[in-house]
Amino acid sequence: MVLRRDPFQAIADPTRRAILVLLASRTMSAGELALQFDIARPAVSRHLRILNECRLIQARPEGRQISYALRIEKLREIDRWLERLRAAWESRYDQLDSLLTNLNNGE
Amino acid sequence: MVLRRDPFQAIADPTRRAILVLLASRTMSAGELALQFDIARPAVSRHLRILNECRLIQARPEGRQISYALRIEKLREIDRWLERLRAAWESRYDQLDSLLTNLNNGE
DNA sequence: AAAAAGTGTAGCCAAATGGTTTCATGTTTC
DNA sequence: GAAACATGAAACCATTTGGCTACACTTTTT
Repeated sequence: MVLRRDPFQAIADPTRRAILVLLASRTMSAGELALQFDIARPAVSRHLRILNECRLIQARPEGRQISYALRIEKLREIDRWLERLRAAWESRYDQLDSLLTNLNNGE
Repeated sequence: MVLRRDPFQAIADPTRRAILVLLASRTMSAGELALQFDIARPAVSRHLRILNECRLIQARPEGRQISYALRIEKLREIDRWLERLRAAWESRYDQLDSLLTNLNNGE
């Protein structure tokens, strides 16, 4: 096992997923985000660091605050993996068999 | 933190993702899968248990072997989350602003 | 310039994770 | 029925994770 820092790892944590959902609607500061959770602020701060390292969010200093914004690009990586999986799945012999059967049945 | 057992958690591990990709092309037995990795067989076995608990794969005993097959349904859960995120993202004011700007520019 | 506000960092800790080796169990094969 | 196979379970261990409480740093306010 080795320290992983990829989008799959990033979205494995429920708090981080919630942060991403919040940031999807609008940019928010670290403190503003922290208010939404029961955990202490430094814990949120570290989630933000992880998300930042994975380039799922972007930090922008604004005076003494730091504003965080969602970056959707890296989510494409997850999309691509899912698509690859589905592509392989759909080209399976047995799947093909049932597809042909369905075609014969007029579906 | 609490013990999580959901598809997000399941696909966070690279070995488990690789197992899913392998099973996407065809069903395989536990031993056959284990041959594809450097880790010991019981480690693969536990990955299979986790994937099974998350209903991402299905086990079917075949004599003294156990055949594992991919189950894509649960992956929809991930899809849906990604879609929700994108939906929120696309309805943002600032995104809307830039869309309108682009429309004015004839894009 | 001092106080307050907003954040991140450091050090600590309990729990979860992902390996390993050894063992138990059910199935074929001889 | 004994031996070989295929597999999961148990017990153990090191590392990672994710929380907490100080604390340090920078910017704004007074």
